[in-house]
Amino acid sequence: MAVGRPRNFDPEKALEKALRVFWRRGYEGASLPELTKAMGINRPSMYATFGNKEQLFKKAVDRYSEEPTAYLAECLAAPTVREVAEWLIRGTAERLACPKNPRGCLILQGALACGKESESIRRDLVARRAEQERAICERFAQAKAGELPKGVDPNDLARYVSTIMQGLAVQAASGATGEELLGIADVALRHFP
Amino acid sequence: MAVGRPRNFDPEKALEKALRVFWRRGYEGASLPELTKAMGINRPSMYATFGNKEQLFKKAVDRYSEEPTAYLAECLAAPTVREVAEWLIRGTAERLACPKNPRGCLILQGALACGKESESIRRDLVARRAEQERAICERFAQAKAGELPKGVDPNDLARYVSTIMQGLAVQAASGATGEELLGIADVALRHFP
DNA sequence: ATTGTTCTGTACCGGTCGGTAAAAATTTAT
DNA sequence: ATAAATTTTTACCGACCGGTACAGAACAAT
Repeated sequence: MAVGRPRNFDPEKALEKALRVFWRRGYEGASLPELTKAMGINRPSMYATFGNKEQLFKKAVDRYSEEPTAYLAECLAAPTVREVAEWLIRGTAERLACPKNPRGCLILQGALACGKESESIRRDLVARRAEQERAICERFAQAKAGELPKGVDPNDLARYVSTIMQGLAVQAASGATGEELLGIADVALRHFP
Repeated sequence: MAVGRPRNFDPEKALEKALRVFWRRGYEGASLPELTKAMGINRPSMYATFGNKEQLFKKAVDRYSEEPTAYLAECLAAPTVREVAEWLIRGTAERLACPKNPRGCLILQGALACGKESESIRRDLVARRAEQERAICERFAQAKAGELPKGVDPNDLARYVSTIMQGLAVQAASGATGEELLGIADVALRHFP
């Protein structure tokens, strides 16, 4: 078995390169020439390996999501709402500050607004953001009595934390430094319930 | 004077229509056919009146910015930091909730990430966001002694408020309802210094 | 009515988009 | 050596992109 000419590139490495192009450019802003050049392969190899641009993007998003998803789960396991929020917000700022990565968050800037042909991509990303938010909502709903100030709906609080995380991603995409991001996170946490 | 065939459309109305297309689609996602169709004119009329797509976008952004800019100034005139933040955050949530408008914020989703040909557009929007943030920084720096909890840098606090406003815009673009937006704003303000 | 001027409508430009057909190249199996 | 399988390479496809040339239509001035 395994007959035929062997491919002379590593699909994992190629996907990683594509991921970083999508990260900087967004789905629509990343052209096939730019993608394949970064991947170090030509177009038919990309199509044979990944299907098409849309599937390549989804695989890139899946790969991108692995780490944040795992980190989210880790955060949600913290014992108190306060600590969950601390880990989520500070961790987000730290990750967004990492100088090795493109600025911002792929799930956000991959397709925040886009042409009608890419609407399905946009909706997919919206759903991924919603799923993350839902997980936080669920965790906060299980808070022990007295952990939250009364009068605060756990869903509102979860959405508030989500909002800060997304705001931080916008700040990062706009060129905020790591110091600034951490400063924002500190302010947010200093005044957290 | 004013000789020649009169144009049979209102440039202000046409710009308004284009604005709303850019708002939903972003700069790159808005195609000339979609723009001109919404504007009710054909391409040469658009070019004669507005220059080209990039200038049309900038004029749309200028128009879009008028109201938020005026509102920002109004907010900054509030007597205390606390009130400034209240007006900014609650006002942002209210405006984002307005059902007559497309979801989200043009200055943000016009070009959060984009192809290299549109980098100048992206940078222009980044600069506009920075300018807004700078104005809040300046206002907070003039806070009276004791107005801010000690240990809180007014710049960090201003960036925090900006972050919430941008996070709210992301939430709106993702389909959050007006109730949800206001709930987030309430949580943010309940725990504000 | 003719002329000059400005706008509208159509039809087109070169360039790029995402996607693919087909041949050359490189491997394993016989 | 030859054949079968798979990848790479080149060259191309139709569609759409932003932008424009040009002719015809609608006005004011003469």
